[in-house]
Amino acid sequence: MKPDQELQVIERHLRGSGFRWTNQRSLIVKTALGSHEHFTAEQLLDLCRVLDPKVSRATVYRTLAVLEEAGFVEGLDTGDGGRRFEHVLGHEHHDHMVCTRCTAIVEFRDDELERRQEAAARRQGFKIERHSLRLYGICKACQVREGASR
Amino acid sequence: MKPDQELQVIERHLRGSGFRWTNQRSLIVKTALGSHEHFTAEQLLDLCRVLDPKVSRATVYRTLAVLEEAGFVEGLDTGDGGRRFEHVLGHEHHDHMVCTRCTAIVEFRDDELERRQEAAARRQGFKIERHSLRLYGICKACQVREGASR
DNA sequence: GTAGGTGCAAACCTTTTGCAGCATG
DNA sequence: CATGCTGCAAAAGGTTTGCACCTAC
Repeated sequence: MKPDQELQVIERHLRGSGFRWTNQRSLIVKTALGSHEHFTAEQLLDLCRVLDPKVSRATVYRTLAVLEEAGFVEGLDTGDGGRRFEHVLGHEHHDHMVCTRCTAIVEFRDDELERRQEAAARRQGFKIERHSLRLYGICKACQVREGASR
Repeated sequence: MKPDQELQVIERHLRGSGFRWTNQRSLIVKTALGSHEHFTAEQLLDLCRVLDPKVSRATVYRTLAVLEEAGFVEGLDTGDGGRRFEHVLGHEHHDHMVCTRCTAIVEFRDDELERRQEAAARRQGFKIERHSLRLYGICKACQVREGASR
């Protein structure tokens, strides 16, 4: 899906859910869609402020909450108290490997993994709303880098 | 493994790694081992203060960091910015289902799940240090409760 | 004796909130 | 023109840090 199509989908959905489509929301959503995969709220704020220096931090957070609630954006804990976000439209679900050296994030996907999670939940009578699988470790590049520098 | 055995293992390990074994550390570790599975830093602090009201918050955090680093304790993001800890000694690795209604935590384990994660990492040349799989949703009890109240 | 550890309070960082004014539908 | 949204600044919540004193080794 192309960025402006995604934008329209989101606009339509939010309008349809009784939200107003403001300049700020449009800017924030556009920026989120256009920014590289995983961004913090603060980074998104900075990006937005390039185009409109008056956008407030609060509005970015509030918009991210709306987008997350609506399922257009997904937040993931970085383990250090912060979160990174990524937009979801047009992306298949995937899990993440997080490099503890350079904080690079590698995405991966394994259908069998998904199925087994569902099966495990079913066994416990647990109803999954969302899930988060993260592998923390050292990415290939950092392994090479560390190997070379020794 | 019994609590005092675990305690000794930890004491030995920390001493062996050049750490000092202080009254505070002993108290904090003992309390962590004895407390129910998943506790926040603040809860641990409160528990410790029952026995010694002067223990400081900073020391609890610093000790948790040492224990986590050494692999005796594992922290997991609760998704709302906070973390819960659990001690690991004598427990097999397991994953978690977190109830978004009552915050209950259900543990589960699936060996095939673990194997497939390792396989996925291998494919990317990623070296896993630790990993975290959480399913967020509604636990059985809350489903019953919600079903009943409607 | 000397690292390393502790307690306290202040600092930090990310996120949320109260409120008065503004803009959208 | 009513309600929802925004910006600002202050508050909140969880965690870390600087510093002077203390204590295990």
